[in-house]
Amino acid sequence: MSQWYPKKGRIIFHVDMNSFYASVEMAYNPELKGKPLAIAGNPEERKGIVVTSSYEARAKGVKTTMQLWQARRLCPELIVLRPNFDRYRTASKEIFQMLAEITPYVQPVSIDEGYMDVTAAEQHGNPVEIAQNLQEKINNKLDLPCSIGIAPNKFLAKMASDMKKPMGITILRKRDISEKLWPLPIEEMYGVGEKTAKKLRTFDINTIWDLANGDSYQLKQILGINGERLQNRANGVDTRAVDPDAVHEFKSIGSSQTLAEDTTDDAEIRILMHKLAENVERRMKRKKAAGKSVQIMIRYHDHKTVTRSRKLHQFIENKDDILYFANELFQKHWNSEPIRLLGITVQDVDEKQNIAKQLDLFTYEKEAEKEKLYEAIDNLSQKYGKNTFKQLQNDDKNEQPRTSFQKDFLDDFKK
DNA sequence: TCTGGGGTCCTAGGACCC
DNA sequence: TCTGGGGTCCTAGGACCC
Repeated sequence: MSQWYPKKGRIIFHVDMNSFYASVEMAYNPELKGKPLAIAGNPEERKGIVVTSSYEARAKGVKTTMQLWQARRLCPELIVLRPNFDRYRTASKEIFQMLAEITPYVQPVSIDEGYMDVTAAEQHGNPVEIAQNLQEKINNKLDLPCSIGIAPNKFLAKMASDMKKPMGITILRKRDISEKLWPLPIEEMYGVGEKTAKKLRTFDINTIWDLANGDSYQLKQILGINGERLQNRANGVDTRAVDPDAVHEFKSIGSSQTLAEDTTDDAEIRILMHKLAENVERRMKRKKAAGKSVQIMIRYHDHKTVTRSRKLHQFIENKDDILYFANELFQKHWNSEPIRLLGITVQDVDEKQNIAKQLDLFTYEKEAEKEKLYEAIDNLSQKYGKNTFKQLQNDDKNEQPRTSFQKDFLDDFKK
């Protein structure tokens, strides 16, 4: 199933679950409803930051990424729960199942949001009816609120779903842009973060209108290719298709953890590395995947963070392999200063069924190369007899073999 | 006490090849 | 003979998002 381009405009939904983790907890335990609730990590291990909070908590000023102690100060009656990812994953699956009943063109972008292309789903009603029915269904069957943005492309749909929360449905057509999109401050635009907003503001670009109508050349100077893209989007232009296959095209799987306290202790580091490798292995198994390069991340006591990576010659999937290469990188690059966080990520990841194809091709290419080399050596043998080896060395000096495989092969041959 | 943990995409320099 | 210009791969870092 690939791209969908109708002749006339497309109709794209962005479905965004409202304070998802908190809402799931409330659905499990209705006594929590109407109360200020925060989902947060373990405060004992300085991971006590708010991941999500209910609207009641937000009303008191509680915000995502806020330290738990700060949140409690703002809202003393705050109920705090640790995240329960299995629950969230289960709920997420059921939600996306409901979206899939409307159209096959569904693209999940995270556990709690996704795009749909409903251009060809008219048998389910007009777009607003579809959105209303979907929102009601998710609410009735799962007790979970969501907001839906309806627009001619992904960017506008995303901006639209943000405009009315919770349980909003917002239509953002091209002709609505000047009224609904352009007045917004620049940092509210999807794709503009802290750094970009700051940069833009120094050039007196303060609203989305300023961006949409700014000097294209200047924007390109400031932000590179991203300047062009952001300006297009500010003008309501975004041609990205809803891609249902994107979920399967993950590229890396990693695990990282902040330590309870900064450490230089070998044993502690070893234990953590082992745990991280195990996590990565478990998640790769769940996705039936393997990867071809390994990256480690070290965050030091002073928050300075370095990443070091290495490309491998074969795919790996087991914790022993992951740990082996991760440890190697760590030994080589740790500067012996106290460590705050460690991470291991396997990159160049693919599902094993795809790798099988790649591997077959690779083996095939290798065999073909080998054949050529044998042939070349045979020719040389006929010409030089027992001096073939010498000649080979001469050739070697004059012309280096082109691939590492050829190098390995010739080295073997010379032995 | 000072932002966790999971990701994606882009940039930029160096190596190497043609 | 040192030169240019183009392209790809690898590695490290940064910005952004949820």
